[in-house]
Amino acid sequence: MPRRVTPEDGRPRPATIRDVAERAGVSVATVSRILSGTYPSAPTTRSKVMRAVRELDYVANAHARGLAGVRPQNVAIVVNSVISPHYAHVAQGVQDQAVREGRLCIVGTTGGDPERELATIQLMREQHAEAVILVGNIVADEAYRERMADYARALAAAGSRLVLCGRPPLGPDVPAIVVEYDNTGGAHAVTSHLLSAGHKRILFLGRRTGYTTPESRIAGYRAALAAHRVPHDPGLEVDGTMERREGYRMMRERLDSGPRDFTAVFAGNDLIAAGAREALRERGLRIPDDVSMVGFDDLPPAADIDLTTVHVPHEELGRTAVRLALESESTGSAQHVLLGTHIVVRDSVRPNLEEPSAAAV
Amino acid sequence: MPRRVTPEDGRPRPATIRDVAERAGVSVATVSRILSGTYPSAPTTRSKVMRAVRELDYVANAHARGLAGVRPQNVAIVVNSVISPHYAHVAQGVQDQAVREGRLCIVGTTGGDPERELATIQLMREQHAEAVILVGNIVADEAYRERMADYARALAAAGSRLVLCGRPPLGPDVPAIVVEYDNTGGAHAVTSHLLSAGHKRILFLGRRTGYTTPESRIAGYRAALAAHRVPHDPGLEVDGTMERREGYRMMRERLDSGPRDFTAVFAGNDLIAAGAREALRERGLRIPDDVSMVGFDDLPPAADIDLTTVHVPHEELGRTAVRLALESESTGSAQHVLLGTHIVVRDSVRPNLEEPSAAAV
DNA sequence: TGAGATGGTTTAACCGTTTACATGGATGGG
DNA sequence: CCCATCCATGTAAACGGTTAAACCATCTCA
Repeated sequence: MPRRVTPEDGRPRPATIRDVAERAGVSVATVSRILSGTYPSAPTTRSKVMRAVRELDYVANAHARGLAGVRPQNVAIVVNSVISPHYAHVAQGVQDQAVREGRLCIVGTTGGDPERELATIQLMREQHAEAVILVGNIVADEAYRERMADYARALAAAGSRLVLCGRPPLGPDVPAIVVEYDNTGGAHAVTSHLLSAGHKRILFLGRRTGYTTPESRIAGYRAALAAHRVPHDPGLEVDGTMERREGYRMMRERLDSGPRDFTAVFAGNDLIAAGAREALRERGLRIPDDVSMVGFDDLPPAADIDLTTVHVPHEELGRTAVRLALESESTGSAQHVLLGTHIVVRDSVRPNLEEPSAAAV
Repeated sequence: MPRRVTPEDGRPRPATIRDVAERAGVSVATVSRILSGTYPSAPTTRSKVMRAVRELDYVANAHARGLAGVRPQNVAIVVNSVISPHYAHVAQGVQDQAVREGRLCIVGTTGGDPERELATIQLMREQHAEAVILVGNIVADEAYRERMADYARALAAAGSRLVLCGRPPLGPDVPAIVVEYDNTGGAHAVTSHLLSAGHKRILFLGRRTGYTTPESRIAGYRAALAAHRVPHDPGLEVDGTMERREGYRMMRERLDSGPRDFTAVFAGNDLIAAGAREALRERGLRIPDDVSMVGFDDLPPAADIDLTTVHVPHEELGRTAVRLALESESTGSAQHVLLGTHIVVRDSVRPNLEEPSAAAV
């Protein structure tokens, strides 16, 4: 009696390891061993098995394998959205490294909704991914932090690594790997760049509170002002989300609301810069002749609009996240890495001529 | 005797359905049924079980579930790269629809390498995804087509749908859903737009052969020329890949090689347009004053450089792919959909003044 | 020549779910 | 009051692999 009956509807059924064993005239254990390749076997058996595999076009069932105790070879990445260039580049880095290490990549998007993020993490837990990589800034809300810490522990219990990529640690007691990049340092450097060119009234465009990434950037901006002994005018900090159209809106409203009271702009990211630039041009203001501008991220729009900006190692971020996660499977140690950022000078800043560049102090 | 012993290393082990059953004082079958929700159960049992689930923070093991015959709820998408805007937008559409239908999304990248694409498909087969969505144009090579057809049949045998997204069908005998968009029509329309403005010497920049997408676009370009009775000069078709820096290179070499012999440019996509624009500006040539230009795709760079282009329903493509795949699981019918494209007019085309716009014929 | 080592193969237990089938207690009708 | 019915639950057999342990030739060496 055949062990398995073909379903009566006659629909073809993918070949199993049993089919292969039968055709090769060996036991399933032998097939399994030969395919895993980590076990000695007679060359003639080996070739019989490989032939059967080819003839049946057999591929192993990932679920059966996962169930049998082999940790599935895949990493999960959770991002806000795939089309946002920053996330896309990090995702590409994750992909790269995952492929290089023979891993498959599961992607979840959250649309920026913390609730959906938590739900997505549960899904990843079900999958028993080796690592779950969370990318991007978050609302720094305490209740959220609490729940995330719980999930971190749940993932750790299941043997998965949690990686926080481009976001701050959850706390000393939470098992997570952290891969950050230097927002504050980059913002400091690029603001200094403007200050050195004699600009004193620098408009900041971006999220002012609630999200960790722009908060760090604005902190660097303020620190640079302080370091150069330039008075900090909160009225120069304009609040808006990190999108292109918001950059347009913020600049437009600013220009509509009165005479221009700034000579330079620090856009929270390159998208905002592109939007703000459009608004400026509608008023006949050119970069860098009339207004100087810098951005942050060094993503595609930056090169197009010749923008001096801060380079963020997006793909490196993703690669490092995967690398550390897989490494720590053996070493078991949690880690914290801070990747550097650096300024990229293009043609969007000119010395400030509107006011005499009075030396600081 | 407890059925399962804790591993001696004492490492915590994720809770299983058995743990839940034990704590709730019922059998695993009851837990399974209550969690699936598709079965009647006494309210008191139900609440006992739900409590145990919460207390143990239980999530089901996707592998066990998949093995037990429940088709895993996930779709796979295979793209060249995640950072290319076109792919990113399609991927976003796939994500959207996948989430909406309660599915998880697996992503594979190929870097444009057919070998890696085929390998990736094997991986997806192992996962038993409901659908495997292949995005993007391909080398229209016969051997490749043959192997892909084999894989299509293998996927069908495993009950997975294969969806070709933005690429041509493999043949009538191959079980696959096809979701295309109208490259030729869009190219025809946008070329006509230039012709109507009196341009007769229109430079085409892009891949001339081997890849299906640019081939369709160039076909539309030629068809439009023919329709307007404008002689077709093969010398106006410049060959290069579909990247930004290639657009720059092609235009630069063209300008270096002799006097300008065109009044308008049809860039194979918006990235090429952005690159070509940069090369033009380095020569002091402005769009649209000195040269008219149109692109294809309507992706981010297009808005930045005010480019008239062809809108491609990228996200719609992804969403449709998922929708059809999941639909056809019930209906079982393969399908072929062609989504429309339309021209988006911005400010990159001016009437041609260099030659008198002699009416055709 | 026989005991022990060795290397290749098989046997069988197990992974965590789902689900067909068995079971038993409550319910209702005759 | 008994039996048929029905509903909620339990029992146990898959699902398709992996792997420890048993097994069995064959080879080696005393």
